[in-house]
Amino acid sequence: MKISELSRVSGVPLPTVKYYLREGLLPAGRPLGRNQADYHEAHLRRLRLIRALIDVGGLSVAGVRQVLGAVDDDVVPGHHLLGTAHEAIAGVSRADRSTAGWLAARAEAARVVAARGWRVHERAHALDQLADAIAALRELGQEDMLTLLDGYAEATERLARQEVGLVLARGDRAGMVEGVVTGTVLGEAMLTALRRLAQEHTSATMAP
Amino acid sequence: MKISELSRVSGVPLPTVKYYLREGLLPAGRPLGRNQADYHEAHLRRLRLIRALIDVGGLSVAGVRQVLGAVDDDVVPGHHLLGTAHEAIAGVSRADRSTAGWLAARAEAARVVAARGWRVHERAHALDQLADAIAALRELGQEDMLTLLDGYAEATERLARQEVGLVLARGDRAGMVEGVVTGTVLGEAMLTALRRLAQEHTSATMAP
DNA sequence: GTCTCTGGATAGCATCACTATCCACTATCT
DNA sequence: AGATAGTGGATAGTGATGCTATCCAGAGAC
Repeated sequence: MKISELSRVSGVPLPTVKYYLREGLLPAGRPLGRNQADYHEAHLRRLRLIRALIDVGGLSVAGVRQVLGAVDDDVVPGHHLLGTAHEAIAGVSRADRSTAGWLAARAEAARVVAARGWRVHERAHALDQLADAIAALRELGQEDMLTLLDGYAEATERLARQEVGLVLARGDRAGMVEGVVTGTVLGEAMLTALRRLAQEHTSATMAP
Repeated sequence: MKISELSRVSGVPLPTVKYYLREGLLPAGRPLGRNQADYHEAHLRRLRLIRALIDVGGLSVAGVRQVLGAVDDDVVPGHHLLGTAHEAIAGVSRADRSTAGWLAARAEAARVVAARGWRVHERAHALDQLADAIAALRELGQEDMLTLLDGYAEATERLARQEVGLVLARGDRAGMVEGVVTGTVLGEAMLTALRRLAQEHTSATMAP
């Protein structure tokens, strides 16, 4: 498959394909001469994954590179890959994480997690993100929203069991690795979309 | 309160405060002279809301303007505000929504929602986002992930009841309006952070 | 033998969220 | 009263990001 065909079949503009090659998201094709290379199914598949992560998951190019680097690294163990996906998906926080309020929120986040008996890495990025939200709610005087935390934790725990079970059910490592990445990123997209739809329905039926 | 004090108390750099004023996110203070104006508590509160939406919720400045416009518009009814918040939070999709695959995914999204008995606006933005994710999973050959949809739908429905109930419990309209916005945006941040933590915990305990 | 296409390199562009500078003027401090 | 700092308003500049466009010498296809 020539590069132009790869572009045509995938629907990704040719200059963009070249850009992804330059950025190291897409591995080079097998060279056939000084100015010709051959791409095949794997490249198409990878290209589609890249687009899904960017378009649907909202990852940055740098984030995609990070995730794919872990995917391609056979040494990275499965659970580590999950952390990498989480970090890549997170992007850069713009919140101020040095105030007293934030530190208190961060401690509260750790408490919520500990109360559930969850064993997570002490420096998990997601703990900081949770603290960001808690701190913001407190600053805005909306502490009553924090009563929702328990429900969120319970729901996500149940979902996580299904998600992890599904991925582990795939026998092969390659399938599991791709499952972790797509499950993390696209699963999140599905979950938030459904949450919005559920809110719309519920507020329409419950509102006076 | 002078503008410099507003900046100092909120921790937002003064040029940025001026920028938000220019962009119409923050209403002008009460003018005291040709080059002096007075800001008070409401401005500080609004400024904190802006930062929470941008920093924690990841909204763009245009999205914030949209949300705040609806917040300030007394005519906008409550449930309409929810839609506005959802649209603002969504940003621009970069996915191609004209392919046959996407249209099929879109129909599937509508089916999932209908099967639950949810009554949502036929053109809800979230339906498109859900379709984006479904289409991407199919393209990547990860259709088994779609079996998670039911669990997501059930969980979000239960959560939505709690969320909407909480906001409706606030008597006053002003409180409800701010509750919708913060609940939508910051609630999503909390939910996704907890999902990641739950995944980390579960994968650590379930993995071989 | 012409015409298209290739890989590789470099440069350009549009958007976004600030950030910096300048200005004439006015509080405020001493 | 005079020095200093701060103000609203305007305009311009910045750095990051994700592409797009153009050019090139060389190869392949008809």
